[in-house]
Amino acid sequence: MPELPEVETFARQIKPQVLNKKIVDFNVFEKGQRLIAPTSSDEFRNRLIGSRFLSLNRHGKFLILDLDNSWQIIAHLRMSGRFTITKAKPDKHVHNRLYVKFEDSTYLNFIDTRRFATFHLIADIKNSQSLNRLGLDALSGDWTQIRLCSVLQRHSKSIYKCLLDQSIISGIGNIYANEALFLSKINPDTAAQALSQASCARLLKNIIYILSTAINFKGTTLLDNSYIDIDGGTGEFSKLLNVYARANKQCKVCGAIIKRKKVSGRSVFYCPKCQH
DNA sequence: AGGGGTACCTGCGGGC
DNA sequence: TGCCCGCAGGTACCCC
Repeated sequence: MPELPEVETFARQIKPQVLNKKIVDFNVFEKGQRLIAPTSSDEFRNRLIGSRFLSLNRHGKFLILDLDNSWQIIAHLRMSGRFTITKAKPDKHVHNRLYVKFEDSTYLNFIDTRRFATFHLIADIKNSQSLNRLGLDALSGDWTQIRLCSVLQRHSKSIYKCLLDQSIISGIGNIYANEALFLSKINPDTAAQALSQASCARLLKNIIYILSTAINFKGTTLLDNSYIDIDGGTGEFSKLLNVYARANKQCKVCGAIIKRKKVSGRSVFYCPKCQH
């Protein structure tokens, strides 16, 4: 589920509820043990209880929480991770994986149906392999048309695969890759290095447009409701989707039938006429 | 380098 | 109704 806009929405909603408050309790439920591996829940408790989160940042789809004792938590929500804030201790049942309790008796809860998410506790962010291999964040102000072109010049693989490659540009997932390519009128199979300057320029403009618009709409919630923000709200960008999950429906621009195909195990949606 | 496949999990919806 | 199959927003790892 969560791509950059959904992770950013969580970050914005959580920040005012958790920063600079003393942590008074922390617990991992039985089925959440792998979530925090290789660190034990005892070590997590030792580092967290009595400490405070000083800042919360996002890089790509990662959340980075800085503690006042110089330790950090690097979280990735993967397919189904999400947060809630409650005034009562969360129930043990269903998909609750862990919680952090603050001095004002609010609880930050982490829920993850599919159990792919990871919370890494590390002493020095420079040693985080997962962060070190990330490319520039898709919404970083440092992206320019020239920069994107020169990065893509180095790759013979398809532009679709490049957009999903977090080491090239970080934060874009399957939904927004499909949507950005549609708006840019680029066929997903096009070799990255074959893109013209004009195509690169359109692509960069549309990536920024799609992601920032999706943030304004609090992300995309699909039919299965697996993404819900901390207030229980749904992401309304779903209404603006042009191609994702619209196989066999009419293109909103030209009326052609939207196609779906598999590329290394993932569904790609595109309009055969607009993205010839 | 890039292509393809699998694995990690759980739940849902479609088809028979 | 009930079961089996395919599918899902992500990423790491393997072999060719």
